[in-house]
Amino acid sequence: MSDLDATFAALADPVRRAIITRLAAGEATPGELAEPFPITLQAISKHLKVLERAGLITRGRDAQRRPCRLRPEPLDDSADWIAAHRTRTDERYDRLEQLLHDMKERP
Amino acid sequence: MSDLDATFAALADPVRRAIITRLAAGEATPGELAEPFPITLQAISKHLKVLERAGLITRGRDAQRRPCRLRPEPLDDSADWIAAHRTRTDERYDRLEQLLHDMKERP
DNA sequence: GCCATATTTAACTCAGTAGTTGATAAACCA
DNA sequence: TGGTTTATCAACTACTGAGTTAAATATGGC
Repeated sequence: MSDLDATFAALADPVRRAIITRLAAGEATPGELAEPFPITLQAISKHLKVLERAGLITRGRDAQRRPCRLRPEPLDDSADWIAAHRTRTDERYDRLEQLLHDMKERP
Repeated sequence: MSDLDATFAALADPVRRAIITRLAAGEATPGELAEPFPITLQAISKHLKVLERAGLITRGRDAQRRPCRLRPEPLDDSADWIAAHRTRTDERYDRLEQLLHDMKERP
């Protein structure tokens, strides 16, 4: 149930993208994820909730810690959407369109 | 605001994604773009402004009309970011392994 | 049971955004 | 010229979202 609205909205925030970058290197706890940022742990906790609701992370339990792990499916889905809208407007297509346009004007 | 902030934020709205889908088939005017939606032309005009500020569309002039064209560069940038953050060890590797397995069975 | 650590929840502020209606601007047409 | 079409701007409402501080919850060590 990967929702593009939620995925793109989650990716629109630089803090959340940095968290994803960090998690691409391996799982981490909220405390570890908060460390590089000048915002409170509570704010990070909210960001993690957004990422979780978008399906971009899953969370485990290790004593008091709630380690986060990246979940790639929503990234794949959004990449697929972008690719589907990119291929039709790539350079070859633009050139073809331009050629047809020119042919219509000067037969 | 980074370009990625603006691009992903623009892509997070279903109306704007539908507009992009429409524009992938060729350029269109605000009036044409507004037609499928149950919202006012003014609201569409705001959406187009968001897309323009994100660099996702460019606009021309044809009499009273302001035809919109898709601009693919921001889509490329966001696709690049996503591609760089897919976890390359788990699922991707599994898919490759499956592919190799299939190739071994049916050369 | 009690205390420290790690994290979440609650309540609030502030800014931004999606939508509305009404007015305005620009280009064509008769 | 005056009227029509096309699109934007202005002002406003309602909602969402990122951040805060303070309180609550969960877990392990003693």
